[in-house]
Amino acid sequence: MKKDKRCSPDMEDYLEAIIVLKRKDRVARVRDIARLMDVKPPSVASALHTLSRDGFVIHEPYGYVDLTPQGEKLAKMIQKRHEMLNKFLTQVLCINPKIAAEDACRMEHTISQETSKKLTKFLEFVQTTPTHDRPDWLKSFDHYFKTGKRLTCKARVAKQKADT
Amino acid sequence: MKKDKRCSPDMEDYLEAIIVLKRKDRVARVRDIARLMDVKPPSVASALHTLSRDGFVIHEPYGYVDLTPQGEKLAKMIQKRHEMLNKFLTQVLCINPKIAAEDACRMEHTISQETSKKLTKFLEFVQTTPTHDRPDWLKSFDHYFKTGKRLTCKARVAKQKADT
DNA sequence: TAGATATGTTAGATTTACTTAACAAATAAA
DNA sequence: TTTATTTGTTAAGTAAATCTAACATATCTA
Repeated sequence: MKKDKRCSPDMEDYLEAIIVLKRKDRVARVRDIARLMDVKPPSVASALHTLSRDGFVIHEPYGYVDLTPQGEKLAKMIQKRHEMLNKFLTQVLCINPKIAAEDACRMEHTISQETSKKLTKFLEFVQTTPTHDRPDWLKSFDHYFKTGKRLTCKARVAKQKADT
Repeated sequence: MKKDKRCSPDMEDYLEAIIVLKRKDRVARVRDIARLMDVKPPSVASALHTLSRDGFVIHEPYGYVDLTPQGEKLAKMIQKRHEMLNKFLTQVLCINPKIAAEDACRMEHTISQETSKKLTKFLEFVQTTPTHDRPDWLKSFDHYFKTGKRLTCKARVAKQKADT
């Protein structure tokens, strides 16, 4: 089985931008990629040259930018990772959305596939835990974070009553 | 209040290497930094020049490498982050140690202070949860990860009995 | 359709981090 | 103490990613 070709974090960001734009506008243009990524058009041109050479994008001069199947596969993976990290940071760790977004953006390029898988599962596990079956440990964590004090079983029950 | 000066992920790695070596060997030498980081001595020389210029290290030609208070503060922070991430990955997500180490190494440079703080608290929360007060949700997660199936309250109790 | 505006490309410079090759200094051994 | 070995430095070059400036092509509009 052929191994999936890899690319640098920077190039991954370009792939992600392309798929985001395609989803939003149906097509991706150099100008819009530049705007979205906050770089100048020549940087995009240079990146597209690299990505094109490595088989991730198709780009004819002055035309729209498109992803190869390879590129699309990778872009989707990165995007999925991004979303997962974002959810983990906001929903589990309760990081404020702005910072979470920035962190997710950077972390999506540094975590291994194993970590990605496990985190995904963890998130899934947390999200699907039926309320009755979990002693509010997430809420409990929130309280612990804010106060440094642990809610005991009793206190939790009391708090639950107070909250309702 | 003056803001702490920052440095690039690469430079952060050098600072971490220096503090690790100092702890191990009492002193840090160019050769050892190079070996530890798997780069050539000239790369170290170049990095030390930068770090020295920016006030993170002190390095006289042909002498030992030392950290300034600034550098030491930053190095310690990075190391703490590294350890915390490593624990989170191995103890909470059960990632195998080798991969966890690599991930921690990369992630330590990308997470924000907020995320670092929250993750630290989360880990602390998990580690200090008294067993009687938590329905083994970590074990539960492990089971969920392996089988994709959730342990119900009942099943968990049954499993607990079987395990003892 | 012709000129104006917007968009895209190319060339050349900069920055960061790395390399090899050649040289310099310090340490160890004969 | 002289030589050999190890360690450190400097110089010069490569590669990635960025930028500005200058130029080329497309598109819009009068």
